[in-house]
Amino acid sequence: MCEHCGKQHGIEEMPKTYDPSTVEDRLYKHWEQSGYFHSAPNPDKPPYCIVIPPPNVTGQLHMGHALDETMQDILIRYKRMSGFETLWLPGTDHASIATEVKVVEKLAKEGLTKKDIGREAFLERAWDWKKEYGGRIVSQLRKLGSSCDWERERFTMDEGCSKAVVKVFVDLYKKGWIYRGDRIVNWCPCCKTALSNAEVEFEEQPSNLWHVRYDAPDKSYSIICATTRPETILGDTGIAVNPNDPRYKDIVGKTVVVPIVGREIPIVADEYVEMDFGTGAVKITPSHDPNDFEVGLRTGLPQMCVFTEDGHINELGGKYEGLTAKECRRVFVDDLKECGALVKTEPYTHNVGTCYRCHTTIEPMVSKQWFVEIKHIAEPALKAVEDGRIKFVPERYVQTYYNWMRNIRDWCISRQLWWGHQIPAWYCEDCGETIVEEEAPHACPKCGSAKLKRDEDCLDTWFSSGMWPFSTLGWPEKTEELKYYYPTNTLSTGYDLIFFWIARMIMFGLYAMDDIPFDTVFIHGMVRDELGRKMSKSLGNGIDPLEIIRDYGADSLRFSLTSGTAAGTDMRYSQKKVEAARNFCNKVYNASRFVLMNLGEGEIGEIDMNMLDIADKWILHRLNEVVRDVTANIDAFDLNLAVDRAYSFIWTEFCDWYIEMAKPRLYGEDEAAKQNVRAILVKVLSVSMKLLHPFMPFITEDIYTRLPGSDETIMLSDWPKVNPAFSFESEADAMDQLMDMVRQIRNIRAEMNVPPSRRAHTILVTTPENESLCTQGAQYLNKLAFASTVEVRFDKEGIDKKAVSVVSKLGEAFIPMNELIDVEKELERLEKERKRWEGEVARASGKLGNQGFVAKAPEKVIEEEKAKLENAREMLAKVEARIAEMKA
RNA sequence: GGGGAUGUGGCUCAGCUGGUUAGCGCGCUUCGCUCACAUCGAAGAGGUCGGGGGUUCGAGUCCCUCCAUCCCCACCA
Repeated sequence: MCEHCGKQHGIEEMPKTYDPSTVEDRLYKHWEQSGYFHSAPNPDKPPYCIVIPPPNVTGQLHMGHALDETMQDILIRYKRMSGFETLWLPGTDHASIATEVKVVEKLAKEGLTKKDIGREAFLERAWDWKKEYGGRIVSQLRKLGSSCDWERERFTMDEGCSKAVVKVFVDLYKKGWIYRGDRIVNWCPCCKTALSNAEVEFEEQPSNLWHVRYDAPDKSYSIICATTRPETILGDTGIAVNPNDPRYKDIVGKTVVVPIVGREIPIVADEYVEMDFGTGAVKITPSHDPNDFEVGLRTGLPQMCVFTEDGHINELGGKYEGLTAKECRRVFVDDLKECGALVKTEPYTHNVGTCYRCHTTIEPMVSKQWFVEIKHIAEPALKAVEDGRIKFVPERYVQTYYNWMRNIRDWCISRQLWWGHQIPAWYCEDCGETIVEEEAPHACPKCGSAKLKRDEDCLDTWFSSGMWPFSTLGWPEKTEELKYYYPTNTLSTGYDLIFFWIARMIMFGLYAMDDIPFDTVFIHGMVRDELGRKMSKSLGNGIDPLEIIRDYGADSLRFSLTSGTAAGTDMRYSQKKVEAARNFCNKVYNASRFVLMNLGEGEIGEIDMNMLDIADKWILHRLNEVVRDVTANIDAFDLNLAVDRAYSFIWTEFCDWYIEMAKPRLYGEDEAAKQNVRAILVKVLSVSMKLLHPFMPFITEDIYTRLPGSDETIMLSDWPKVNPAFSFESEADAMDQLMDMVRQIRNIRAEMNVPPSRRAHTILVTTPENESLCTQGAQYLNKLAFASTVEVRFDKEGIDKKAVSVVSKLGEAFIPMNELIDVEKELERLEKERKRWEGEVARASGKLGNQGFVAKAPEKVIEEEKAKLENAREMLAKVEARIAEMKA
């Protein structure tokens, strides 16, 4: 290791096998300490900014994060190298419910509850918890190589973010777009809080449809209702039928008696009831069903809440008081059966709403909550996507967004939790006035009383994360950062967060900043296990990214998450894929070792363009192409295509071909040629490392900084550009033909079982215009096609007609090895060749003979087809001639 | 009920705005430890792109339809 800069130079400390563990942590620390990740407003550069989807502060890194952060880091590193002032703003989310649940659990172990210790002590505990575990996820992000600006790390409950939350809440309230009222909400009896609609997940569960008879007080008539939740009968306050239903015409307005309970309730008419379903009569429980709630409002039925906040029957449930909903259902059904009110029980599968955090069955309940009147902020948010100011990648996800936004309902934002942003509302205990202010009021503005009580509840976590793109940049202060980086550019996340987060950020961004929060939403899928199942705790099939990093390195993990999967679709994690990535790292590493160990003593200067031979021109031309393609692919968010393109260039074109072609000169005597090949190797390797760097930051930095003439760090070096001087179209084509010849010779030798050690004299018969190509190619036939000597000629004079030969566009190669010749086998092979070219001639001439094709296809396509036909004919003629010679 | 996705060699998956001899990796077969790499190299076998119909000079790539699998939203008690 260099004692001046702490880095490794040249070939020093490079064992045969790449070991990421000796590189990754060291480089990350170096990057971070050097301030390479830091960004600040810079008027000389265009900004590029991504805000991280803040992981739960007490969470742990999982594959979903690994995928998401990798995508973002790729974009960030690419943009940073491409001349943008690039900020990746990291932080964590307080995750109200998730964290509170954990703290409550911990308390429970000590035999305590929230209420026992009170709000203040509870929050103290929660902050302690955050201090203890909050750093974990953040250090795990570093393991991945994420180039976040840690100097700007934020937390949704830090001072600035909290200020933003309070300001938006107060503003919205004063505008009248936030209201408080008794509404039916999704209540989680386990978390003991209300939830928004987005936080309810539906699960199909088998159950029953119970048909229950409600009799008239005098038993002169009765009505049967079907229900999936018989326990809610305790809260029934009416029966509804369709106003047009002839069956019930006569009894609308009359009453029936709730079985067991004995309460007399009215029969009402409401359009909501479908005559065709069940018995056409619905029991109405306004307090515990959203539809019933609406019916109740329309028909004036009273609400009657029979559940406690933790899901037990309350005092209104009479003898059932204290039972859970589930227990009550069983007992109640038994009782119904006993008293003869249960008419029928039929199996029935239906969707049950569950809490997205704990998967407890949701009980719809009426309670007093705060809501955002969503239409005011939803409309502009819908428009921003409709008019293209914000685009989704892949585009189809706009449908998901539209679907949600067009059917959006008012957003319940209050949570009966303590860990979060407490709602800035106070109630006057004397006159009942509600005061909503950013600062705590001292006295009631209406009656002057000082007896003010603050609302106990806190806000939905997503309320604060919805402000993340601007609260983290300093809003509501008018900061330089806000001015420079907002709107941010790309927002990357999984499709599961479109409703929770994306939609909220767009709404709040447009509301608070009057501008979009980002221009592109980059959506990726979920990481599944090898069998295609979702990774989950309950299945125990989760793969720990940190273990993969430990065993294979972060670069391998990143590569395997990026390669071979199109954006927006789910991907399967597989061990094989990581191994393949690891092997690629090793390949890159060894190619570099090769280059480094052949650098020699002298300085590596610029490439001498006058000394390039055909192989050099070929690789430089290909280099240009890969630069062009990788750049275009990243720009189009086709990260898989980009990385696969770089992969095949490095492995196949550079390692398998060019390095082999470089060896003759490298090991030769010509010093000037040697020096030039070295310069080319360094150039190609250096550019390759840059192209690969966004995807595999560590190994590329390690190699790059070892190369002569490199910058201090690859991550701040310039992204490669296509170099017009490296454009060698025709030479590259010729080289391809030469390579094709090499492949054919290898093929023949393999088929004839000739060992590589057995070298052979090779005669290249060509035309004068191809002479120099063939002469240059001779050394490669030597090296790659096991020739002992290569002779270039223009005639076949004196060549054994029965020699093994290959036919190519460049010419014919004869390998007169008598003992090799198996005329039958060779003829068989030539026949195969002939058929192939015959097929091609037939295909191409068929196409060109088609009037429609010639008339309508674009010029370029026709020209290409003509060239193909010409080539095929030429090859066919040569092969046929060879067959004739062999037979003669 | 509405919307979307997927179906390509044994396996996992790429194939952009229609024109490639249909690709990669794994696996398989046969060689090879030549001084970057056996976490390797060379050669090879193997798909006609879920079925059917259509548009087009031309379709894996567009349209229709059917089949299969999956996801999201809504939720009729």
